[in-house]
Amino acid sequence: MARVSIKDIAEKLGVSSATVSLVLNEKDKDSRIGKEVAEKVRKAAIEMNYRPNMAARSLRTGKTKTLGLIVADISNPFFAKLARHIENIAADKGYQVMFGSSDESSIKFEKLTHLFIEKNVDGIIVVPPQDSEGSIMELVKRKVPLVLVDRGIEGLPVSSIQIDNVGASFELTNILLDRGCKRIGFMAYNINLPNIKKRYEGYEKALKMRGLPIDSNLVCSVSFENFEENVKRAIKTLIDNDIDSVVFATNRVGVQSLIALQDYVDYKKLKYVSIDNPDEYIFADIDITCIAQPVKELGERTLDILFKYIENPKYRVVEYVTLQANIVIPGKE
Amino acid sequence: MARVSIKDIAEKLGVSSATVSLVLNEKDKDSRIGKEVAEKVRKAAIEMNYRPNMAARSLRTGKTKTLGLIVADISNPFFAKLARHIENIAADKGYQVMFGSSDESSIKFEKLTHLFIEKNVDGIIVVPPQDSEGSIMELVKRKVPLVLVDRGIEGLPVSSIQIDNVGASFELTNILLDRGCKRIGFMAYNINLPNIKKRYEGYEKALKMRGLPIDSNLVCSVSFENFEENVKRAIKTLIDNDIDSVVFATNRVGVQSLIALQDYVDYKKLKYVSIDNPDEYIFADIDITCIAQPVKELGERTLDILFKYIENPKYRVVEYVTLQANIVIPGKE
DNA sequence: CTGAAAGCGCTTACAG
DNA sequence: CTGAAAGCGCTTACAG
Repeated sequence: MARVSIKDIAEKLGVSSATVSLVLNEKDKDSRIGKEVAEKVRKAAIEMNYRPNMAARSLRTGKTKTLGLIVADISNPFFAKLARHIENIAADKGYQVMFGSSDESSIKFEKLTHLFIEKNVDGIIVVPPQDSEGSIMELVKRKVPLVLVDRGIEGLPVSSIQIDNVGASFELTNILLDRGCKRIGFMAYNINLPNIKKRYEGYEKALKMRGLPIDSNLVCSVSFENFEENVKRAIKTLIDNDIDSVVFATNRVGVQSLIALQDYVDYKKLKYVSIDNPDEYIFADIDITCIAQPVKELGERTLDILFKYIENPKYRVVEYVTLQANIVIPGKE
Repeated sequence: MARVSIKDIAEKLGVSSATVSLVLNEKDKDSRIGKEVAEKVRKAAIEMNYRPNMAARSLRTGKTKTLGLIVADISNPFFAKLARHIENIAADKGYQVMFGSSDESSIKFEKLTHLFIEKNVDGIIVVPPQDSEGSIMELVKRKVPLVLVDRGIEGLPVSSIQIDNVGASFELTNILLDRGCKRIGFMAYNINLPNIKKRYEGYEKALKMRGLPIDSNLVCSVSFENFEENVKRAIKTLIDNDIDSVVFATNRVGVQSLIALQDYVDYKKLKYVSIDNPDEYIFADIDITCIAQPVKELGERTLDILFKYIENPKYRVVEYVTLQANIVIPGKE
């Protein structure tokens, strides 16, 4: 038996397909369709195991009840958690999520945005890689509801949600300075990414306020490709330059750095701070203080704004939301 | 300007929409459309920034170029990695992935399958929770291409890919036994899940082969809800029962157990084995040996089979694929 | 070589 | 209170 359509139900019951559609979409109150007819329709739909065909509905209504999500890499626990929260909130509103990973490539990113347009997603959530302004502006021109998360891009008329990146790394760096550290390494990937850049700014600001120089040997910007290798090399540079402490700009950088650091006998004598607090730190047995990103809230605020756009196509207010993030010490609540 | 359609291009160029469609779908070779016309069409499509409307195409062709993926929880790193590999392979074939987390609930699972049917996904990949046989059989009846991953369900006519779960935990348990362990705890969640059940069987088999009794106090089956709490309690039971070693049945169980174990001074004197090797183990500074699941291969084999079904609707061969998994020691390549 | 037309399964004004 | 009909944007036999 082929798939059951509204027409099949209508024919079986001897009513019009309009009636069936109205009942199944619970619009029968308005048009006051007979209670008995409505009941008959509902019963038949269940018996015949009817499932609406969203392709047809979408073609007609222009809505898909689907959101698109582009992260850098869904297998990065930070993004996976974000995706999970977004999934939950979207599901509560009757939406499903389609995801894609950009691997920080603007080419892949653009492809994903095109696919999402073709699949008529009702809104898009995006962690923008470097050089993605063009693709983002295309979405803006097409009036696709859009919110950036984790990284806003200044100057673009697009809403974004992120933590206070400057503040977070400023605070963390100050913790090290207060404890007497003088040679503080900064480990990050691609320092050109808007959020990483801000994290660098916070580090720089803290050093400057104490009148300390920025030693460029202590600032490592590691590319996304050949990540392990590059981290290893960067860590060697830092050790060779006699650091007493390190700022990790992200979870992934932190974990990979610690793996690399295990090759050095005295790495546990250094002091560490990190933006993000992956579970790995709980076990690392090092002196580390973290900023925990409010991932759930990031997801909530993102969808709050996105749904405002989706539900009211005329709504055009652009918000640049900055959330405060909290200091935590891994393993000690 | 509203979205550009094939008709818009056709009108602008003074050709029929059939011609435009044929050219844009590269079916112009067959029908031998004039080279100049084809070129004109292609140029206009680019100029006008045309994007096909997949809802319309899907309605017509019945294909969406979208796959559905249901895992237990996308924020679990094992599933996130699996999702990532599936995303990559699917993208190479021109497919995108829609995901959902079941939280091990058969209700949520069923809802997700219904949504996927409504959205006309071309195929579904599923990590089935307990009591999901009914929903799965509905998919089978609807002839939706379907593959189970991580956990096959015996008796169902559905292809599945998983590691040799019995073998993996048998091997791991033997490692402990060979090293003189006598009181081996088994930490798992829901032992009724097909894969966990097999992991338990491997543990049981190893003990029996040495003539050792199964002490039910040492076998912990922890539910998915209130996970942290339950793990804490289970670990206390194990410690109270004087274990000398533990088998962790999954990454999540392992990590959460180790967090709980940190409350006990001597936990580093125990010996551990685990199915899965999360990064956390690298830092835990304990005696642990793992089975690393070949996640990438799991993804590949899953899609190999799924695409056979998708590409040939008459193909009905059911495969039950078991992959071998390898022993690794975290942090030591 | 190309066009006119049907039809995928819905929703929704419109008519009665 | 309900039905007939149009139309969303495609693809694809069919006709010429």
